[in-house]
Amino acid sequence: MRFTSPPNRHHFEALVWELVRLIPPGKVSTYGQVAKIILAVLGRTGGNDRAWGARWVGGAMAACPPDVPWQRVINSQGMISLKKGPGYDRQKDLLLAEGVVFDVRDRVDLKRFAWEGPSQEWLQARTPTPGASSSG
DNA sequence: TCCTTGACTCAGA
DNA sequence: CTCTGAGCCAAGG
Repeated sequence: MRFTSPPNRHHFEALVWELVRLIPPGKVSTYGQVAKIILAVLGRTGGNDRAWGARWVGGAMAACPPDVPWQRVINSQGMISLKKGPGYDRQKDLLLAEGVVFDVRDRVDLKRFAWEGPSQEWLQARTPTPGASSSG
């Protein structure tokens, strides 16, 4: 199930998976964070796109290949967005195995475990804009 | 065909 | 901080 369809669904999902693969063990990112980055790469930095993009990321995660560390993507509140059940426990267990700590409210401290994001090189390599100017 | 259900986030009280 | 509402599309019974 997925809400709406991103501008370039295949490209979008491919970028999402590629980006998520960059998240190191013990770190987590959020749907909004991933969405923001991907949308920026796609040239869509609109307001609603961010919120909707998050759902698109969720949709992409729902169909991600096995080599994607989907567990490292959680919601903006630092909580597992999956419904309580095997999937939820699975994600939590995977994150716990990586050293991610959960609060008594099952929340992850994003201040501590949030992924800083991809390298500038990665972004520049994906961004269609030439970005001629360069600064130290 | 109609109704319910989804891997979300921001803003207001 | 916690709870609630809006945004808007597609699949299944």
